[in-house]
Amino acid sequence: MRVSIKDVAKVAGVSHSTVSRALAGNPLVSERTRRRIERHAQKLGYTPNALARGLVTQRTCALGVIVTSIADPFVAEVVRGIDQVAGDNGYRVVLGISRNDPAREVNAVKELRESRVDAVIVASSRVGSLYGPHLQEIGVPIVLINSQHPGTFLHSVAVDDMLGAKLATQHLIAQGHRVIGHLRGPAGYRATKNRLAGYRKALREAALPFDPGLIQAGDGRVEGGAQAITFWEQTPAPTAIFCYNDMTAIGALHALKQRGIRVPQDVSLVGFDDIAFAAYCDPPLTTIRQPMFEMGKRATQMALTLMRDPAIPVPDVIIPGELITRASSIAPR
Amino acid sequence: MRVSIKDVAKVAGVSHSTVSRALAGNPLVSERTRRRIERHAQKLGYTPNALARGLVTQRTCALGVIVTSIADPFVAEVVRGIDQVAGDNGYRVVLGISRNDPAREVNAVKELRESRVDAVIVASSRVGSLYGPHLQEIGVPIVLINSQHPGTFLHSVAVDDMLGAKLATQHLIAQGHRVIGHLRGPAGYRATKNRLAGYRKALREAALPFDPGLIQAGDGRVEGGAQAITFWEQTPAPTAIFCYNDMTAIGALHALKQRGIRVPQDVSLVGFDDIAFAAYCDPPLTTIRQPMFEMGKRATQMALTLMRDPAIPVPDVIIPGELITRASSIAPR
DNA sequence: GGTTTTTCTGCACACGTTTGCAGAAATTCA
DNA sequence: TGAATTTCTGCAAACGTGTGCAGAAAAACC
Repeated sequence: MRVSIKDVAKVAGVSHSTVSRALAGNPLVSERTRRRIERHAQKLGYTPNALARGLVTQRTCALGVIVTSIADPFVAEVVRGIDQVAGDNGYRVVLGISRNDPAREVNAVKELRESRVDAVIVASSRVGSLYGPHLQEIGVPIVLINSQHPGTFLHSVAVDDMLGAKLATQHLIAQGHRVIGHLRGPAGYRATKNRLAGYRKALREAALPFDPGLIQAGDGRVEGGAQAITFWEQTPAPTAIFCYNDMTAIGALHALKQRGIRVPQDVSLVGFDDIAFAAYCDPPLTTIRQPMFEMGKRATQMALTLMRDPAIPVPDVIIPGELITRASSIAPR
Repeated sequence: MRVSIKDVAKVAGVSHSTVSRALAGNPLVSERTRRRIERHAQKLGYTPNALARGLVTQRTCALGVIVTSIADPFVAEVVRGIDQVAGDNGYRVVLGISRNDPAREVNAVKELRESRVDAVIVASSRVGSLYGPHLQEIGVPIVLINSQHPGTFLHSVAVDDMLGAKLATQHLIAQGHRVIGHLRGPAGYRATKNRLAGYRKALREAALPFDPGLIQAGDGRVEGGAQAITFWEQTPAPTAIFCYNDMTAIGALHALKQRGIRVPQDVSLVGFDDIAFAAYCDPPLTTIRQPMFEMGKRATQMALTLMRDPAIPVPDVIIPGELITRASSIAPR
């Protein structure tokens, strides 16, 4: 038995329109009756119905968020940033988890469309790059985080992968390494491509040769680190490895230890992201810091601006990564 | 310019009711016209409006989820389980992050109430224990994860903290330890209290004395691990420590290393939760495994059952934790 | 062909809000 | 006291959908 605006109207002895106006703080209704109505609403335990409101106002105050996996610490931190800004501005967060599963991906988009969210933030690179046109049809502002956008109707906040990868590789070069491997990310991702490109660029600028044999494929997760092992069955073996991300690096670190290979004495390691656990690894992980929380916030602010006026030109944001030097890449002397 | 059911009706030359029925697969409408309507709907790019539907059906197919912090790997894993079952059953997930901030907590509850979610899952122990009556007013089924419930109208899925803590402590005793410390969790939490109780129980049953000086306060996060240091300024110093959770244990591990104290040679360490990173610590962390993903799933299934029939008696679920033995508590010989 | 049955479709109301517009009540002014 | 103004309130339509009920169209039967 839900209490509606009409029930409040009845006990307060006014029409339901007056109640609506009173609770909205509309100056058309007198101070005295407003107080009275508020008292009655309180007593009845009235809660406005967001569905009905959204239906007539054509705004839901809801923000759709599509992510690959919430268990990924990178993603979780981004969502935290999104929620912060969204919450501060009176927006709800509707979460869609895609799991890199095509069926889930289209379903997530469909659900957000049906619930008429006011904007969508996508932190799932696959969805971003595969469903561009599909997303456009939603007809609300869309902000992508760390994924390429095929059209001009999408907006994005992204870290400069190429620069970050270059910084990481240059750091290893500066430490005296000449044979540097790269554990790359999952195929088909923009980030995988660009981080590889940054790695190559650093090599080129340092006049070091590029050896495709030194590139191994990971999956962006800890398990992918196991791949690192194959590095040692070839010559020359790398003395340093730049990993696609921290998860990969942590996996690699683990596998190396099991083989009795010491980090950083035998091989140096650099990750990407700076997730919370990077600092607590043993040895602590050198990495390229992405301001994940900040990126979530920026994306949401962008979405808010676009919702106010979709026509306003909002430039894409590219954030440089920052090298965080820790023990995994500094050989003790 | 949104396309509604009426627009489809117009081009298909039928009434909007027929369209509604056709798209719902209602057998009242003939196969032939259904196909025709579906074709037109498709062509116009029609997407049903969940708001309008929810308004009339009094069901939103949305599930409210309140969590403390999404950046906590424990919580993230629970949410993953929730989303899995919710998604499989056609439910959306609306996320509310409370951050242990009273203002946010009441706001999260208010938002979910306004959006008329069909059920609420609370994975934020503070909200669970503080806002019992407040939650009840929402008038939908509520399932708490790992938090005590003050009334009978709430349901819960929880791990057996006391048993888990006992298992952990007994394991340390079995390893020959006689002076065992405990790094407890944040004050006021049910889990903190029960894990401490389990620890004491194990000591009692082994006829070991309980020394309050061996209890130190953490905050449930990595930073709290720094507290462990104070242990060594007293005698007798513990040779093993049971930590409130893995995050705390990781912090402790880090602090110990910085002081040159070796794990497990000098001191053994046991955590609680078995978050993904526990296995990748150095040394890998012995811990009590909570099936977080599974717990999220169970809670959601429970919510689904309650939504079908709130009167049906659904017993609370208590899951035993499982001891996962790793290197952090096994002294090498 | 008329009657009964079956199959399908449309009307109209409901869900809980917001909001333009008209008009009632209260106030001010002459 | 009556007219003009100001302040407030209610009516009614709209948002997009679902659904009971009546009735039209088609099919089946005699």
